[in-house]
Amino acid sequence: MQKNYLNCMSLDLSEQEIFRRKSLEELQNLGINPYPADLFEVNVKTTDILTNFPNDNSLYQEVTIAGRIMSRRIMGAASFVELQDSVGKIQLYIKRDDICEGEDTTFYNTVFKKLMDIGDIIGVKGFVFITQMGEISIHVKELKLLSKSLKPLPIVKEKDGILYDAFSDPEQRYRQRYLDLIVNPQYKDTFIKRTILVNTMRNYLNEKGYLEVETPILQPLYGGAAARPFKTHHNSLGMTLYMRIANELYLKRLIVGGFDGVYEFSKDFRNEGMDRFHNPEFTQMELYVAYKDYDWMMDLVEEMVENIALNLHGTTKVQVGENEIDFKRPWKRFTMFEAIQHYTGIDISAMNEEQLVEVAKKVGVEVDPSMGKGKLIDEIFGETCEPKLIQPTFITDYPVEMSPLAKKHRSKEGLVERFEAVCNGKEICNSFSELNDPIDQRQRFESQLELGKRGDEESMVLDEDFLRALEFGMPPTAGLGIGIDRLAMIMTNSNSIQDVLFFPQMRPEKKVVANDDEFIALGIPIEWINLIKKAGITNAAALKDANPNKLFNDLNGLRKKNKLDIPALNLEDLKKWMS
RNA sequence: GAUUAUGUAGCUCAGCUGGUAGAGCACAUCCCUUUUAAGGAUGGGGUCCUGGGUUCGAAUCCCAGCAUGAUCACCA
Repeated sequence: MQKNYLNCMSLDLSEQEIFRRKSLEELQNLGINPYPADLFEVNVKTTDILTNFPNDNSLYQEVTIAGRIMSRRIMGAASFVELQDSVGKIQLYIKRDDICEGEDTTFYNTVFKKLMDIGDIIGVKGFVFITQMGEISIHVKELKLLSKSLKPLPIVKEKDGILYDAFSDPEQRYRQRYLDLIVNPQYKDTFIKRTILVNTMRNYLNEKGYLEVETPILQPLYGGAAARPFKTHHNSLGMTLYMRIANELYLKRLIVGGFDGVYEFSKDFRNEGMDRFHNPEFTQMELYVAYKDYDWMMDLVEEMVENIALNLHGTTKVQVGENEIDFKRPWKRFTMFEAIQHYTGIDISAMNEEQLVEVAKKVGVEVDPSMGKGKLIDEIFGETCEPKLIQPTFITDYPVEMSPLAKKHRSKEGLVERFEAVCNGKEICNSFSELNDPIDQRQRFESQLELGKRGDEESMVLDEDFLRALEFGMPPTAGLGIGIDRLAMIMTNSNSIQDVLFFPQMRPEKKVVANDDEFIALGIPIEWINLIKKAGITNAAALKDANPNKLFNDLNGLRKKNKLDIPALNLEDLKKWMS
């Protein structure tokens, strides 16, 4: 059945879109299905041809390849088309008499030249050769339309590595990532690298015999990190659920249950600000290994991340912005107090809360009463040290107050066995010797509750079931959380987290105010509703207030301007709608 | 959340001190008929983000809003 692609919705379409819909209809009239169902078997990729053909010109004499038309140069009876597939681009040479049967030139002159466009997806058969200009090309013998494109692509041109008219508006790139990937295929590499990164990590952990597991994203109590959660509601249980901010407490329950090593790549959700380092949902890999401690875990992190760098770049050195970062083992190790002393000259290791407030003010940290001793130390560190740590560095031995899930240091009073790896001025992972003393854990939760009462919105809540699990006994365990997005940013030299997420969170696009129902209720035919909206009237009340004579002129004017095949409006009908 | 910049054709961008809206690419028609960011000629295409205000007159000036970026705050 013939579909009407050119209905009154075309009022919202640009001229180019209308042309393409007309082409679509004409294709159908010529018996060509613009969206065929049958498979199109491809036997080669563009890059294979470009790599291998120069070495052996006898190759690729019968290729079948498919992709998207990215540009066209039509020279009468011969044309050149740039075809883009998943891995690259190649030029097609299309000659009228090769793709047409006998004297009938319709397929070339009409179908190819007039009815196909940049953006259409086609499949071709032919042989590879080199043009007079020296470009490896496919001489096309058969051409088939596989999918008609109805929207014009942004045209990005490139010569000698310089992009002309690059499609670069971040808003459009992130909102319409598909479009970004089509016209800026260089960004595909970032996402491919991200996947290699994850695969490398997964393989590494699997080879060590750790078990990849899944734990709940919807949690009745959120825990395992200091952050504000997203809140949701379960209807049939009639209860509040939170989206997880971390999966730590669940994975440790599994260690209690007797697994030696468990890990999870987990999407976590934190209801906090957004900027180039933070997206509301992000990915962490958390790993827990029984009978290990944080020293052991540092070695693992070094080895794993060095592996990733080697796998992605073939070297441990990675260029990130202006810095060359070297992930070669061993990394520098500082205790937190050493780092602060190193960068400020101040030894805060023995200070009380009042003294710490003084130091915090001195180095430019804003202090508020909800801050405990641990928070103060962390803020001082964040202000004075973190941005200066460019090469991968382990910071160890954190104050107990800010690490309620970490085991007390085996020899240093007031500290816990915890480390973070900092790289390019940002934390990339966090790890401790996990606290497995249930009595101590209960006290830590209770002091978190105290912080909550002081106004710290990120303080942790007490999880009775987790405590019950610890009371059954958890082996000494080393735990790790590593930020996949942050690591991907570093490994792909991306300046923003949005560049390593296919679909970063965005505010909703402004939607067109449409009150079709109101108009329909007034008995107005759909084709006129679109014109009324076009005339700037968006609801029934506005229609009532409009001047009937002016609107009458406007509407029939729009009908004429858009060459609509509907009967002219008469004033009586319009007045009926408006009454 | 604060400060600031930006928002004009499908895309990339001009548009001065307020006076009928511009270019390149893309698109259409014709000519050419092995080109390469690009052949030539002609032409069509705009809610100048939205809503107010000032003004005889606003893309332009003012206010508010929306979206996006940057910086800061928040984010162990």
